[in-house]
Amino acid sequence: MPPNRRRRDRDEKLHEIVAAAADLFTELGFEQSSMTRIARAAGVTPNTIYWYVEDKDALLVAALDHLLADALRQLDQAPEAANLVDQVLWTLGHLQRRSNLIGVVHARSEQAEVVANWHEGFHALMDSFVMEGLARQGVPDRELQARARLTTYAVEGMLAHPTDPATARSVLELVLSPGG
Amino acid sequence: MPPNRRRRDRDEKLHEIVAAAADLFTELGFEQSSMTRIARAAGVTPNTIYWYVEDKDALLVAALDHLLADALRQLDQAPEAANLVDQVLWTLGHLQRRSNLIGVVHARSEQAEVVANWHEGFHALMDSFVMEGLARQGVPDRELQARARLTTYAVEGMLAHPTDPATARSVLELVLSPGG
DNA sequence: ACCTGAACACCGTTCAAGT
DNA sequence: ACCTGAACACCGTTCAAGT
Repeated sequence: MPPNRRRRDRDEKLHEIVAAAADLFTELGFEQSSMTRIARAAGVTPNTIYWYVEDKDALLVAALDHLLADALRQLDQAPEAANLVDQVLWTLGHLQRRSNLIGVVHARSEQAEVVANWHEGFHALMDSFVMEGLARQGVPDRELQARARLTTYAVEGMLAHPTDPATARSVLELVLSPGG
Repeated sequence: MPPNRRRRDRDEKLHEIVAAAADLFTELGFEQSSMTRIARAAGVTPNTIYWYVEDKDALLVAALDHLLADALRQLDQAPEAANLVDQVLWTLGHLQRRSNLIGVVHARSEQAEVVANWHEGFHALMDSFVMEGLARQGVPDRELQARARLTTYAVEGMLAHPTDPATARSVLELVLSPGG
């Protein structure tokens, strides 16, 4: 058996485990998704998972990357995301259907460095995305960072606390409009 | 033994357990503070705690109330909290030294209704506090709610992600100043 | 190299038994 | 009414043993 074939097999199995984990984390939450349950969903034994990932937090990070890649693909094709407010609203709506995960990322970031690192990277991505949009709208440079931060905090806040679409829009317009 | 005496004894012991839990939750976090460890700190057996509280989440809520009462007493006496920005900054600083707990409240709110209820009540308190301050500063009524929300989100965001005092101030001034 | 059965140390919680 | 020792069902993780 050539190493190429081996590599492919390994990647496929890892993918199955990560996909199963991503599904369960999204639907049941991190705590409810025991390694035993994830293993069952992926068709392996619990301890087999440890051959592919270091521990449950590393599995969480892999699942998050899996879901993020999927989300970026979708945002790219979303026709209704014309201006910045709508783009952020789309992202908010997307994340709202996965709000379980936000809490988990925050909770595990305090316990596991792998998750904290992922979290930091995610925010860097969000920040640069929003700052770019704000700059395009003519927001002065010295306000860019504070406004981008505030946008992230607003998004996270609205994820942590159920917010109706109208309130969400008014909050975002307050932060993202040049004169707001 | 008259019921009054009994009542006092019970309250004292409950207080010891709750105080021990509040300490450990603050210093080690919720997960690290096992019932066994809390019991040891309070000088009882793990299962004794269940005579006083329903479960670990109810104990968390009792600990949060304990800590909140303490914080309100301190804020009342803080001389440096003159205007609204400074008051919120004081609160932020106070909570920053207890940032463990914020994540726990969010995480457990998804799992336990007692915690979710406490969380909701806490935000109602914060909201009314900020809205009152904003109204005093002349912020128009129709902006009050969105701005109060945004303030809460900003505070929570800065708790979840380490923020230096200067950035914190500029973010808060952006939200809390009438012209911002 | 990959996978498993069995075990380990822990967790929150319960319950029969004591006082 | 209050407290305990012992147990229960679970958890994430490890490890010797198999292929």
